Amino acid sequence: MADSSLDHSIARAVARQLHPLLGALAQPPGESPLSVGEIAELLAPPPNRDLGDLAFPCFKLARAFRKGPPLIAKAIAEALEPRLAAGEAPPVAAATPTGPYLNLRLDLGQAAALLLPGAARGELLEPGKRPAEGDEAKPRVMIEYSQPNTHKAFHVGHMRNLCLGDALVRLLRADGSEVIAANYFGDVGAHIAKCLWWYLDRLDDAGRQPPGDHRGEWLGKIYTRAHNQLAQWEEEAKAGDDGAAYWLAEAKARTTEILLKLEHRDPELTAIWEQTRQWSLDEFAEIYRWCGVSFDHLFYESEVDGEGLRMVEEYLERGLFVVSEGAVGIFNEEIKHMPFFLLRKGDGTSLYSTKDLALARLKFEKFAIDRSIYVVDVRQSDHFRHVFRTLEKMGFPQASACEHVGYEMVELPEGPMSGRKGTVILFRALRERMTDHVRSAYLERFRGEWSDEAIDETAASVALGAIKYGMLARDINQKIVFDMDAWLDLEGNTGPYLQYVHARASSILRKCAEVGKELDPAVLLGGEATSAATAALGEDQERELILLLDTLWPTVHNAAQTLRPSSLCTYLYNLAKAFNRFNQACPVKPSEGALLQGRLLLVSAVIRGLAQGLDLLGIPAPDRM
RNA sequence: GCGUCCGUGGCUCAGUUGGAUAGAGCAUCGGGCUUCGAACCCGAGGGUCGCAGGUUCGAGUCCUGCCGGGCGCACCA
Repeated sequence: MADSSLDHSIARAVARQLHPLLGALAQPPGESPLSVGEIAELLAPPPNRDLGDLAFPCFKLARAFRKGPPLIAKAIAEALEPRLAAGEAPPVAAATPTGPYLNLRLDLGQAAALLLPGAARGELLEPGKRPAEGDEAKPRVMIEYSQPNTHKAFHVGHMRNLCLGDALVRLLRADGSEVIAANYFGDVGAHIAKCLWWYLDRLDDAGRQPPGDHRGEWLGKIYTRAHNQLAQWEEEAKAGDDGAAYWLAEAKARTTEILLKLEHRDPELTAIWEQTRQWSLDEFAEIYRWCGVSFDHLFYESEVDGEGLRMVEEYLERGLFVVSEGAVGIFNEEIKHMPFFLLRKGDGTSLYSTKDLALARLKFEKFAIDRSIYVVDVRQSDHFRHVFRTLEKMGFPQASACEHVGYEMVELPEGPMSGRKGTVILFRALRERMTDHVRSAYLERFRGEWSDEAIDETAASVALGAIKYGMLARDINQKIVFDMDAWLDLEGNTGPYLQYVHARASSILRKCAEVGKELDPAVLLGGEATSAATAALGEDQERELILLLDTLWPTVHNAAQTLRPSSLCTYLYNLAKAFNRFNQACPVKPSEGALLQGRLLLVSAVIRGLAQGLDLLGIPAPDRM
């Protein structure tokens, strides 16, 4: 159990006041039908702040109390009354039954004194200092995400996966899991053969000379050219063009040859594969660095390819897998609309699915994970249902701990993006346009005042914030229509709005410090100095901010449990908005004495809460911008 | 056809897992910088939550059926 002295939660403090009353009022009296944690979860702000600060809905108590919710609300209010009159139910100051709700008015100073010192010390999300931290062993979970193909370009669609996966890694760690962040590169397959065919056969020595940087992107363009040419020939051949049919057949024979040579580790071709593959990997690494994303383990399709085929062979012999039309697969009749799952092609080569079996076993056995999360776009839902079902039938108990987080696609206004068709916006284009825009529209005015490096660094942080927030703020089952101009508009509900609040709040502390107004360290200790400071807080905007800060941890916990970073985005946006209202109405620097200390404490708490929340989304929080 | 997701102000989306009078951003109109930073704040207009039933004290939320749209349906990854 957590040490209650480290429990900063206002809602839990209120719940502790209600808890014994619920036991006493139950019919017959006895144990409270709801735990402190359950009561705290039910407490929510009423629709109208005139009604109170927190409302306790009594519906769930109807059975245990053997009466209707309105009577229950009334009964709890009456039982609480003597203690309220004596001032013995902090932080509750008043309780008013309103229909089925018990509306609670808090002593804001007492409530703030509970929450703010810990919040300002940055402890709201610290393991062991959070409410309801249990003793159970940390689950070991692997999150696999990003998974780009080498020899192809990295575009804005890939960015949604990266942002989502990274945020989940951070959220689950904050929520108490031991997380292994994993990537899985697609470094084998037909796309490689197409790319190398063009690279080797269609380019001269000069054309094969890669540029100094962004070689992965350059390679991706070669792949696109190869793909487009093949698609064109295919179309022309269908229309009866014999020349095109000839060239298509030639090219197909060549890509098959390349594929086979690679499979048999032909020395010359393998060397070229390794070099070109590295160009892509280098480019990805540079992107990950810019995005502040890091992985604990890197998987490659090339390392599970052969093992997957061996597993298919083994389970074919055991009779679990069957031959169908020359290919090998399994019947998962539970998946009624498409029961057959193909695991090996008719020509004996492997598929995406083949490798997924070997990859899963590698994860289970080498990493001893309790839970396995796959972040892959929603089109793969059926694929993963089959993979997990197949693993279960193969006898892997961990199959039940596998989850697919399927997110919707990023599209362009004119329709779906297609890497193959080349109708994509490369991530680098977005990054550069965003960074330039941030610099020229907002940061140029600091030129001379700040160093050039500071301006560049801040521009990158804000650009990253805009991109990541844009990718994360939407629920995963909503598609994102990517419109460059709309993304460059950084006002309203955007990443920079949140970052701006952090910067302005930080600026308030700096400006106050310049005139000798600093937070008294004693105010952070939770004693009398704290009470004196928080007792001075009472404006509506302060009240709103404090109550909102109290829900940071429950929001993070919920976002982690449901694997939905978007809910944290919404919360942080509301927190930032509440701060802006406070900032408009409650000047800090002109304040004096206890009010100054109270507001400095509140501002410090917001800074920490915002910075920590943004960090869980992988978004930097600059001190100035 | 089967499966799956989506449908909420003009546009883009939230909606605390079934709770009180459905909220934001953008856009439009109006107001606020001589005071800690205007990437901001305040106000106004704009909604039968796709349609029809059902479940119950109570439905944007759950169930059924329609309508409209996206995506997936074996030798690509």
